[in-house]
Amino acid sequence: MSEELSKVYEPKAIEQQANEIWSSRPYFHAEPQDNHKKPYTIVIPPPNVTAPLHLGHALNNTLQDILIRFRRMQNYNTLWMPGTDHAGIATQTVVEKRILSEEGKRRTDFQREEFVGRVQAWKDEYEACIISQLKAMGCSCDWQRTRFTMDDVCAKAVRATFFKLFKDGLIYRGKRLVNWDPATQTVLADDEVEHETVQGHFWYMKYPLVEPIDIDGKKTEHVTVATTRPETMLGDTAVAMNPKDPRAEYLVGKKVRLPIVGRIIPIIADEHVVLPDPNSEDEKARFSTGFLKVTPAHDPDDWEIGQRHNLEIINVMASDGSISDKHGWSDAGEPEAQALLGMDRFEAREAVVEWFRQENLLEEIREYSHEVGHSYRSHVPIEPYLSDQWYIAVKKPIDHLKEKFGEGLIEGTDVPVNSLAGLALKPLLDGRLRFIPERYAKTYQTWLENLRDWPISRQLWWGHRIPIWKVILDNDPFDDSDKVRTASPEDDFRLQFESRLNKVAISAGLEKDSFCCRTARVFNEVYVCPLTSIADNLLKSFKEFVDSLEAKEVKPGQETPLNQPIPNVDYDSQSKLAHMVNKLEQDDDVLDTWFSSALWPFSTMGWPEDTPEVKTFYPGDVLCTAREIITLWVSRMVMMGQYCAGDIPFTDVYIHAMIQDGEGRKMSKSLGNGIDPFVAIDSHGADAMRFTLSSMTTDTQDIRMPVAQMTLPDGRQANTSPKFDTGRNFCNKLWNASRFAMINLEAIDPTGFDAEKMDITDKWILSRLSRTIAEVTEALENFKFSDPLSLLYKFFWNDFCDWYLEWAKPRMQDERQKPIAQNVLSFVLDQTLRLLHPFVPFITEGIFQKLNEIAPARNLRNIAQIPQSDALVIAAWPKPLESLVDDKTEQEIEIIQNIVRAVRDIKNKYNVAALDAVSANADENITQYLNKNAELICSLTGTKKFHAGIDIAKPKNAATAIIDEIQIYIHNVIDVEAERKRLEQQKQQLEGAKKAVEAKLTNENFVAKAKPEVVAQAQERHGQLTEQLETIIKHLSELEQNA
RNA sequence: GGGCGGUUAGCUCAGUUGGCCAGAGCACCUGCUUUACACGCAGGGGGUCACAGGUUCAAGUCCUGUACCGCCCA
Repeated sequence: MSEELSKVYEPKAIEQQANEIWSSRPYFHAEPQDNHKKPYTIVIPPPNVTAPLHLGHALNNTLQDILIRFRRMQNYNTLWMPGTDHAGIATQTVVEKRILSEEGKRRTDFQREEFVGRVQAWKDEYEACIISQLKAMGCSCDWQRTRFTMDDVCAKAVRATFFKLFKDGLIYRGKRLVNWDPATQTVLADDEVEHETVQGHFWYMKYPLVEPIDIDGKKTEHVTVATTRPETMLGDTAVAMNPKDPRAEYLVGKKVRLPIVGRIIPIIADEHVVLPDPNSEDEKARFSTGFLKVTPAHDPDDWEIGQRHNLEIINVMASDGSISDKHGWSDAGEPEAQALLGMDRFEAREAVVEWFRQENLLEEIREYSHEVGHSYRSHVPIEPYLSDQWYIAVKKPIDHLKEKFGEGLIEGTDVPVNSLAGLALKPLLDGRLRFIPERYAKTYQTWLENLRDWPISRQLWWGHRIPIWKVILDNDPFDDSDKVRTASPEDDFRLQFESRLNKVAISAGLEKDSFCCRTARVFNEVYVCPLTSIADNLLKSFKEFVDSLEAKEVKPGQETPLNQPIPNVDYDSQSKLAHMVNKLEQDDDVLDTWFSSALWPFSTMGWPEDTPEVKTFYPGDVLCTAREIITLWVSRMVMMGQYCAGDIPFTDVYIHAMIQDGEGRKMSKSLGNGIDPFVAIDSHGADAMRFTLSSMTTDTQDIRMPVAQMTLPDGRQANTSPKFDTGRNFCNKLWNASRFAMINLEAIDPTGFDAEKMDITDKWILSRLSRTIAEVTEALENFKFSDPLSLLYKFFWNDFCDWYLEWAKPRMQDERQKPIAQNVLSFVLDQTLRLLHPFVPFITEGIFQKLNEIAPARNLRNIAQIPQSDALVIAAWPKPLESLVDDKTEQEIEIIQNIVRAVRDIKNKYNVAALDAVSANADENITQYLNKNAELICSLTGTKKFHAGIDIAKPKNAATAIIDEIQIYIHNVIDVEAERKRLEQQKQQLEGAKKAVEAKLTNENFVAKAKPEVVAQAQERHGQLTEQLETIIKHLSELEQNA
């Protein structure tokens, strides 16, 4: 058996073997009805199908897997829900780019379905790649539950949620300035905008007054506005100035003639305008002229001013950011204005500036660096753009949630408890939702307190299509006999249509209230939201019906054969309904990706159905993610979890670090400094990668990972990190120590163990093990990753390998001691493998399997029993063995280790291979156990004889080492010069230390004010140092005499 | 502009409620084919804890400020 084990740890073989074991039985699968176990749930933050996983994902998923494996071994009913995210804008963009570069086609060259099919193909490819990456890194997800944010199960949750929000009146359509990305031509949410500092200019442009005026006797013919965006002047509808400005009394109410356009616009007074002050600390005041051009359609601040003063809103751009008179600009008649049409906004900027220069209206240009919003996706500057979008009202109280969540504002905020924002904020304030590290709670809280309504529509094709149909009604329903007039004409139209539509739906076999309707801007426009995709299909058939009526100009009541009537619905009701309708159109847009992501913690479990999965595994336990996701995603999951499923989706949010390269830069494709997890696995092994990643996970916010190109086993050159060496070296050590152990475990007999016959090293290693078990368990329970690993590293490498195994070697040759050592060895190895398994699952599983063959039972009779297991993945987590913690033994071993180190040091310095004898002078107690364990010192120092006594004199020609109160004499190695040098060095060291302690003790304040135990400690230390110094001086003087 | 974090050995990082002469891994130096491991063993050198003040008997640790780096938000 053991001879089959190779001399070097070979990750590929081990990984394959472990994967075979794990896939042979449903170890990773969780069933809802497992009543004996407490559930433990993590839902994966679904990776985007845009691209393969990078090292940040490797970290993220390694940490989740550690938690999951730890809890699984602790016998929780453990569910790790896997899946991927469709990532609307990101994925659509990469696919569009690829199609353009490979086929020269644009999205608009395709039918919608056709294009979505192309993205679907991309998704299939990358989803498969991502899943295989996760598997390669050892993620123990419940693979048979793998979901995708756009699959049927998730789509159902999206629809149900949308319907619910719509019905609660939380979804509305609004005209607003949005963050518009002219490159991808879609709106972005505030948190999808990246602010970057840009070196730009302030242009000072003169606007002529319609009638020149005198200010303090000075003739004034124009006002000068300063702007960073000259091209927007085309849409100016006012010039504003601060009412406190001394010039205001002369100018406010006057008019200017807008250059290029010729529009006459007023000068208005608004507090928002910054007063000019060349000496101000405020940069804006230094750059201000006191006159602000107001462009409500192209600047958020100007929009506000426009609202306050009821200004005209003139949009001068098309959706691609080019200057256009087709989107709200009606007075572009002047030739100068005409010349600008069709120009890109940046081109137009130059042209406008040039025009002002030519006309002598350009007063000045100044350098100015400022923050400009950029699209997180296309990286072009955001255009504040007037557009119609769907919004979710996040601070609107939700009536029917009063009972469950309460009402009123959360203290110190304008957030109602029973609003969506409130539902997310309250659990944090109540302490039910916890961030680790704690500081991130602040990010979450501040964001929610300042939250604005959430724009959820995206002008894309890849995503969940917004389940809204717009209906234009044109026949008065009260022509019919069954009319009941209600409060307002808006309600009349809508209610009539809604009730008829729902009646038709019921006859078509759909559930009650399958449609919810809301009046749009005008009374005869109604938005219809279908509850299910079946309801959606009904509208589709209905639309064809309506269109066919339209085409044939059929009059009401006229009997006409219909093309596509709704099945099972009588013609009359359909016809009546159809004749209310002038036009029926489905909304073209799709939902923001975060909408479906927000539902992920329960959509994956089958919500809105009350499935056993939802009952058992919701709410989950932990969300593990990066800090950039806190606002984008975490907050929305909590919001929607509360709103839809009635509870927070998890109680702990663990925020891990971001991985940077060696220079502290983000890893990115464009810099070429990223690391593919597959490459890391090929270069060092999955366990090595996991080891290094988790060992670097402390609660800092960044991890620096030096990147280096390396040649892989198959000859490829690729980026990996030398940091993974640490993990690989550890695995190799683990492999070889286990190999050695197993060579010595042949023919192990569990009944041969007798606790009474354990030697000091057995007791010591068991004591150390017991402490390690307790500490590692506690650390993992508190979301520490580096700490438990370094505890295990020390225990395994520094205690077990360096000392216990070395001491065990001779014992394995001794038939009386062998059975004891064997059983302790197999026990400790077993427990170590279990503790290490969450971090390095492959290698530990591989070794565990071998250990099961060689030493199936690994109990310490009368001391500790271990439940056996076929596979480590489900083996029981070690329990601390308090009774085995043994302080005295640990202290004794520490002294023995110090003696061994001292002797080795001298051997090394004198360059001698073997020693005849070593003796030690110490007190009675120490002498006793040193003599008893002389063999421990001899075997590790290559010494023939060791003896300790209370009165041992230093032999001639012996080197000396001093360890606390013990003097060690290494016989027959003396080199007077070297010895003197060594002792002098040590003397200096001791004197320095003594001086430091003396300084303290002679300080009255220290003695008077420091804690008594600290003073006592210092005094004791002083005594020791004095004694040791005396000894050294004695030995030094002896040396002098001998010389 | 607001907030958060970082700055400790050549590199990557630990350092609990302030308390012995500040630790680890890698790299470096010396020695080693010691019957598991050179991806190893034994030993060693290396730090003005960013800077300036302050609190304290005592500061890497607490407070204030400064500089630089990074992130989040507006």
